[in-house]
Amino acid sequence: MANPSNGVIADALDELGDLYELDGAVIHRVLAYRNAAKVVRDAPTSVAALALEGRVTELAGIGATLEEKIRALIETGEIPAAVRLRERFPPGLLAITALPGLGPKRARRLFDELAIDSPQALREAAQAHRLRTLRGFGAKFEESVLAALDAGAAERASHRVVLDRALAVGDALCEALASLDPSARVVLAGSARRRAESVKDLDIVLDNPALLDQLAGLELIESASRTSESAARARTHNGMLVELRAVEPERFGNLLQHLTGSAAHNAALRERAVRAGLHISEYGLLDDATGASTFCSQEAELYELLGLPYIEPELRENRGELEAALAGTLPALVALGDIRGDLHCHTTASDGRASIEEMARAARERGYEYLAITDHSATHGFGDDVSPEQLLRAIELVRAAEQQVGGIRLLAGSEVNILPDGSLDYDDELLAQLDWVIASVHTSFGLDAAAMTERVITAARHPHVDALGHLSGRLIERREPYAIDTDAVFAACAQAGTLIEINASPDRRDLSEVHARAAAAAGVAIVINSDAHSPGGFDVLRYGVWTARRAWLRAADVANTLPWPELEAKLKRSR
DNA sequence: GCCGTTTTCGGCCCGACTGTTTTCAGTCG
Repeated sequence: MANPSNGVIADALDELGDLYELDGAVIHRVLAYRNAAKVVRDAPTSVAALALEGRVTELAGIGATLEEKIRALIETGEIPAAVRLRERFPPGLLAITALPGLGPKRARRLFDELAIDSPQALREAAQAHRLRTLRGFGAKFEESVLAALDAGAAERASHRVVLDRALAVGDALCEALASLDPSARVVLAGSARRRAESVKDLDIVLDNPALLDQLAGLELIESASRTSESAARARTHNGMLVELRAVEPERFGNLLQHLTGSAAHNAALRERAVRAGLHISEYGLLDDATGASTFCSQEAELYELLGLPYIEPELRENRGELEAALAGTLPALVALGDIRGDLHCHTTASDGRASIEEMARAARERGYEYLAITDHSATHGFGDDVSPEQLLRAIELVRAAEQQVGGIRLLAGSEVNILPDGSLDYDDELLAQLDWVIASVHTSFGLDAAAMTERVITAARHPHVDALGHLSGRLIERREPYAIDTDAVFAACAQAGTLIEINASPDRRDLSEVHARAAAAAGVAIVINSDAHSPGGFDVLRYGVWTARRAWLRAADVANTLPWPELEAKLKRSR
């Protein structure tokens, strides 16, 4: 049997944590499982492989006990403790804990004392007013439970919004608020500020509480209410929830840091601070020695007080950034302005909406030095295919467009399909005439991991393939990645000198941040590409740069921060 | 269950809110 992926192992540890919590384990034991699940999910290489080498305890938060459980999962497909606990606690009980206000402790009491083991049983008990017979439960609880069940809270998985949709609303809202008081500071915090792949809600920090009363008058807002002297909650017309907090200017940095998170980063930061006799909260930095609190108008001041350099929001995921900050080894992250060219875009020759010239002018206006035209290849289908004859003609058209547009180097390229057997759909003689070839999987997503890995590695080793496109095939919040051994692909690419793309489309961001970090660590050069299908499509490049930053990449890790001649010299075709 | 420039055992981040209680446990972010 193939090794379980990091995601599968992480899910198993999360489930076991939930089961232990229902079982009444001390909370720190439960948290140890949740922490381990996160560590595994974020791990850049195969945790199963690490466990089989006996090295899994090298991961912070995984000790002998968790090692044993992970090994059992790899070797038998099950963790014995989970099997045992699943028999005691029915799945419906876990579904109940998804209801607001119902955690493991209270759910367990309902199960023990009223034999409630499903949302349906809970509904019947609430309707019959049996819940209020329990000490600590009352009429209001029965009401809120029924309301939550009617709203479908038990069935509905938490709905997350992909970052581009979230920023469209969040940035516009901040702009609208700032326009009401141009002297105010209004900053979008939370996972949107950390540029995560998707967000649950929006958090906004501002330094003028009067603005909270003007929310309801904004065009974007459907409804708004004040939740306290310094806070408000709102819902936008497209259904996003927004939490707003106002704070005095001298404490703006404290609150912004708190609300930017992540929860794991903040928890780790506070734990370190406690050892130095300091207590961090959204209200200030309390020093045990003096009993006095210090306020920070800027986030950087807070990190400085903790003896740390400023940590970029994209790094705040507790993936080693605190250790690196202490050691002075935080990377200088790649920035949008470092990117000199885009190596993946489409024109009307395939499924794009603009001509070569229009795309070239748009790229030149963005300040790019070069642009690769990479329309889909011969087997693409949907009427978007480019026949070998058309591709030969396209090379001439690209050369002519370069002359006509001027001021930008145009590369004649192709986004070539990787067929199920790993072969490409143009012959080598034709591929050899191109300046740049990117190879992607667009069909047969259902292959098993071994076949898919073999397929992609075959393409990566092809002498005319410069880079792999959107490696996992995922669509964020919509389509799971297909099964593939990414570690094996990275090793093959590093060995063959094949680059791998971070496709910047906000729905893809593929490589993911975890995979991009692993690829770079394996010695693979990364390119960040827009996959633009129109001139406006170049705008999405920032999402790719954010993924690269969340992957700890520096400009030196990203090949298209180089001028084209230097990049070209590094390609295997130049060897 | 993990972990250690106070510790190999005894700790393990911070605060608000809620409903139910007369002082707080559980839940949430």
